[in-house]
Amino acid sequence: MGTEIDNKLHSKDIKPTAMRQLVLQVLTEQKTAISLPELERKFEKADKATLYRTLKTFEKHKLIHSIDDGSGTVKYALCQDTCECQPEDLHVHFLCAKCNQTFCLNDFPIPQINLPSSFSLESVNMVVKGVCSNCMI
Amino acid sequence: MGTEIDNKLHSKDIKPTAMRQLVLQVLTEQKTAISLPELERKFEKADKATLYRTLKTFEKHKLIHSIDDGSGTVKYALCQDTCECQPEDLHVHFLCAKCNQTFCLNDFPIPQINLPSSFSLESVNMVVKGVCSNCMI
DNA sequence: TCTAACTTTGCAACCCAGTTGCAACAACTT
DNA sequence: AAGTTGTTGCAACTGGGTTGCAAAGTTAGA
Repeated sequence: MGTEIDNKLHSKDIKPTAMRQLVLQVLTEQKTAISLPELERKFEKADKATLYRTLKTFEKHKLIHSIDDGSGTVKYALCQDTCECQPEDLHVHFLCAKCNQTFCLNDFPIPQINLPSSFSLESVNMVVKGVCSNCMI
Repeated sequence: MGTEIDNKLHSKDIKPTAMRQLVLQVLTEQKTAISLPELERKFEKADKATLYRTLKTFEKHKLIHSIDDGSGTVKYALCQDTCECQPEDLHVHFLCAKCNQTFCLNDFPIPQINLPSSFSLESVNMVVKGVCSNCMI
């Protein structure tokens, strides 16, 4: 049953098309962030532009957030239920240099920086690079 | 006199070709980080690939460091004299959402994060986005 | 129910940053 | 002077991201 999926879509005001259900399904099963090219590979038959626009729609409705981890391709991960994509929802991301997987470290809020008052602050991107537990062995 | 420039190149073990002198000159005069496309525009007559390789050479010899500020194009800025591009040399970068300029906040070291021990840590990228003092007016 | 308005999808094409192969050229060595 | 090496310029390509447009699907109104 895709009821969970449909609920989630509905709660974020996104019309539940087949495509969107499938993409959200994948995003939900995924433990790490996923990029558009990766998503394309998961859906051999689906069109790049459609997947692209699906992700954009999800992002706009705050179902997912985008992560620029410096790997060259933007990745996407589900927001937490309470997430409003506001500064206080921001967390650290971890990029594994070996497997290239990106993790949301939801328990690690981004430390505060006290900039000179001449700079206003909108958002902060913090990506830690290293080796993840799976690749440590 | 390009003596300063030549000294700098020499001190980093980079052969002082005309191209490199010119690029380093620009980088030195620049107060903010500069991208390859921007550099191309400054040198209408120079070849993209040459500029690209010049930057790569500089980076390899730790004369400059690259900055991925999430703007879509990687930028480059001079390292400080003492910089070894090690974790302790890392600093926060600031991207102005209005003018798209990127600043090295050399006085702002990246705050430490205590990851679970299952993650090893190699480097951290921290980019603050906001409005710079020039654009605040 | 039939139709008009709107949304979503699929295809194609495009943009642009980054990168590489290769040949011409320059500098350096013996 | 010839050979070796490093540098430059040109061209071409890669790959992620993005957009225009027409076809297909959905929704709502008469």
